Amino acid sequence: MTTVKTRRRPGLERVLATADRLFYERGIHATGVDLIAEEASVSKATMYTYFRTKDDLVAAYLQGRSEGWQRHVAEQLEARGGSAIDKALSVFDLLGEWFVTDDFRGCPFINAEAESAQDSPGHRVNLGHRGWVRELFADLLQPIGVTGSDEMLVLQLTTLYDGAMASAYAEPGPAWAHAAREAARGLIDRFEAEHSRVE
Amino acid sequence: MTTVKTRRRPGLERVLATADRLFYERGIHATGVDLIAEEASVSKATMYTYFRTKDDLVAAYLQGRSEGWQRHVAEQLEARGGSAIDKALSVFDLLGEWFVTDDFRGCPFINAEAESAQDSPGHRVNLGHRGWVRELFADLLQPIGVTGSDEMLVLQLTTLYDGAMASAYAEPGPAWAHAAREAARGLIDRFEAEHSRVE
DNA sequence: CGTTAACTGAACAGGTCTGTTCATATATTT
DNA sequence: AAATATATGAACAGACCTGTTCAGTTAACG
Repeated sequence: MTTVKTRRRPGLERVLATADRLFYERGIHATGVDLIAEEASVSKATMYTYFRTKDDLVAAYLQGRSEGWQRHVAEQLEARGGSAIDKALSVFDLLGEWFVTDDFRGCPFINAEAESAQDSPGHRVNLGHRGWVRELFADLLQPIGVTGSDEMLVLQLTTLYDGAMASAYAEPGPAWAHAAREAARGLIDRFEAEHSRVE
Repeated sequence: MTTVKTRRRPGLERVLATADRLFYERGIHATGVDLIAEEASVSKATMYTYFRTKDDLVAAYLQGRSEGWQRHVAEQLEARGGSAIDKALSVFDLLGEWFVTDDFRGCPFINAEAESAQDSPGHRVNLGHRGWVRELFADLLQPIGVTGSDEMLVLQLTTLYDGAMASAYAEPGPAWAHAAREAARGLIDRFEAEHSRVE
């Protein structure tokens, strides 16, 4: 069995962690690669062997954000329990808990989309993340009759999800998450009522 | 009556129009002041007598977007008529009609917020615009018992409004506006039912 | 007409940005 | 120990950025 023996590159982890912090806190455009390399204690030349361009690093940053958030949501929904509907609503609670932390700076994906070119590598990551959000809601609400991630109820919950983040960035506080949660509850109730009536 | 006789500055209008186009199409960070001056056929020195900094120009761009959209919405709601609730829902139709145009590049305010510093002049304009959106919904829904722009239903409609724009930017098409419109209808129905039951 | 305000072009200052190069040094593996 | 992969620092290229300066020009006003 010939495995490719990749030598350790501990700098790579540091670069990713540093890029994550700086890109999110200060914005992508406002963060230069020299600063990232310096704060990660890695020479720029080495960093450019990890990532061929800044855009690639941005994509890796977004990918990391996506995976981290997916893990966090999965863990928390599991820990909090409740019905599938409860779990769908808990997603908005998780948003609200994020909004009130000091380091909330809006949605990394919405922000990146606003800063980057349309065809950037980050855009693809963003699309993937959005697909995950829709499938999360679709899977959770399958028991009440949601059939796929293109169902209108799923689009509506996703819209509330994005709107809460955009709003909380401009006007900080938990109110947006709370309002979105209650709106989601109303829309799910309505869907259930309509759906059981039809059946 | 002594009026200050300001001599004409036709270049100012051209600068504003050019900045509006370039900032929105290509983003704020990605648009240099030299390009704006050149495309507006105005010397950079003159432009810097109109606006002391680029930030001021950005604020003026956002202010213009805000006023233009307010005019557009007022006109269209008047023209389309219907009940106050119909008008509130028509706001989402207007979004959808914008989304399918070729020049839609997301919400200018959400994008600017992602690109600019927290304390920039543009941020204040953004807050003002958000206040207008909330008051628009609050005013339209006063007949059904909405009491102010901090009422939860208003926050919910605003969240749908922002979420539709953020979503349509990442994944173009009218579906987000349509979903948001139907969600708004559901939430308004629910509010009416709850409210008339209490009275 | 003459005064004054508005405008121009072009250079300049002092940055920051991404990405590359290369001689040298440090680890790891065979 | 020799060979190989990984890392460094520091300079460099070439571009773009905001904002300023200034001598000279155009245009509107009293």
